[in-house]
Amino acid sequence: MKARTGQREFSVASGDNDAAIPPACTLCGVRSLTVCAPLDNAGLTAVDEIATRHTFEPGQTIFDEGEPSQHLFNVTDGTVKIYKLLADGRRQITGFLFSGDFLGLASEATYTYSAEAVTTTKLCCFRHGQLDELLQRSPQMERRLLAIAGHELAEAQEQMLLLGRKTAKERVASFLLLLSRRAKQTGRSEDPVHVPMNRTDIADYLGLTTETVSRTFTKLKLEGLIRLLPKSMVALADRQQLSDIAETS
Amino acid sequence: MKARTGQREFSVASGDNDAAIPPACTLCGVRSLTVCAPLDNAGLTAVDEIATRHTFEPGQTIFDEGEPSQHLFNVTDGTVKIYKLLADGRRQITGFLFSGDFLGLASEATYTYSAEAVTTTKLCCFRHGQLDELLQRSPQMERRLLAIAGHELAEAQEQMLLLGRKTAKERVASFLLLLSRRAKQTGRSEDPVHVPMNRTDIADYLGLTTETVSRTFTKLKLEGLIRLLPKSMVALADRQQLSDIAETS
DNA sequence: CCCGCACCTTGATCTGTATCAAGTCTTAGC
DNA sequence: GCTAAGACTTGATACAGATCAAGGTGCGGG
Repeated sequence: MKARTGQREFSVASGDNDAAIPPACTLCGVRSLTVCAPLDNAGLTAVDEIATRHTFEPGQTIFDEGEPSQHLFNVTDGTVKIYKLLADGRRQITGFLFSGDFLGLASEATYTYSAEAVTTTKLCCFRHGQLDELLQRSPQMERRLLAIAGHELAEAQEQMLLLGRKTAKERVASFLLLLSRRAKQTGRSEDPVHVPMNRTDIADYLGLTTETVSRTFTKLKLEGLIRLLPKSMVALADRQQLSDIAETS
Repeated sequence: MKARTGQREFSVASGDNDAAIPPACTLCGVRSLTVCAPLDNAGLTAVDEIATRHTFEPGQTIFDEGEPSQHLFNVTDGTVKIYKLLADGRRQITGFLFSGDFLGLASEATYTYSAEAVTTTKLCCFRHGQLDELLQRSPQMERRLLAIAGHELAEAQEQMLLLGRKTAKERVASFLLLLSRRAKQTGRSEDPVHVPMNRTDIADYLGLTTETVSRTFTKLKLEGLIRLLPKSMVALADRQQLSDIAETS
């Protein structure tokens, strides 16, 4: 279908031994590479190798729309974008995923969207067959997945409101606040928010063009609501006013 | 917050005895008003009054955004619209629900959107507490809900693509094909598709204005792709070309 | 330290859709 | 059938954001 970049291939996480403790998978809590002790203790034995870990570099494709959906992923580090394309290449990014988010929930036979790493990304991967077994034994985990899916649905509807009815300025303000909220909840300190994706990605997420996104950033800066810092950092100088803009005209 | 219409109140379905068999609830399969025999037979006794039936008239509010979410609903007849509002009244309809669809899946403490009947609508209603019990006993049903939620997520992403990247003509073509698909799957014969919602609702669903929707219908008519019939019926004269338009430029 | 390239910003202009403003059609109630 | 009111269509005009076109800027590699 499309031209855009993106290599494939799984690059198995070399049991890279940095000092920092590896981030835990939301689903199974595993930190090590091979041993997965599922969350609920109800009679479940620790399961080896139900989950595998993989690392993707920026721009690398995780999967493409239409491919048989073999895995459910949990993002344990980094940022992922998921998107859909029209035949002529127009792209809509339907979400950015951060640490703790699930990827591939949609449970159709094939993926209904493509996924690509924005930054270096670590994923915890579950084969669908094995996952089903696991869920069978752990209704509690299934609960959790249902709740998560419901939550994502609510977010999708919020985004529809943005795409259908908000102005460029409202969209950008909403986006910055979203990043800030997510950074906080992921544990990163924030105030200067890290914006890991480029203008094109932001534009394709907000249903705008890069130029409009850029102009809108400039406008917000001139109004003193944000400050653009080096290293893709943005300071939300007047969070209150941004918030007012995001939800109203 | 907003001005718009909408009475409240549950009008309990008077055990209205028309000749036709009442439509079955997707979740529990119940057709009668009070007795609900859940789908899976695994040791489950028939449960009285887990599900109740209610009828809503056109324009009647089913629930409002922000209200405590007490029920999960299954639409057994009619059409429902769900929507979100901005403070100044701009509205985005995030979905139309038809026979068989679920309403209120999002499982937050309060509803994250409002729901209103488009046509006379029959709902099968489950109190959340009772539903949880039911699900606890029937993992199979929970499976099903998870699959449904996943499916809705996929649809939401498709709609984001529409709202973010499609032209007015592409949106209207997509919409007509959606209605046609749903009518077929709900069992209604179609070819002339019934369009039960008015131009304002269509506009608020497609992120357009009534005028643009109207002009686009006219254009499609002039190009011979559709025919506008009485009684809100629309004939899709050239489904192939409509389909081409819907997915591409 | 400098270079090159990708990314970002800014400017000029264009255009699809919104907005404003009349009509015209449909339909339900009488 | 007639009529009124809402729903729909059509036209004229405006404008937010797209498109086209240059520059700037920052950063990684030599």
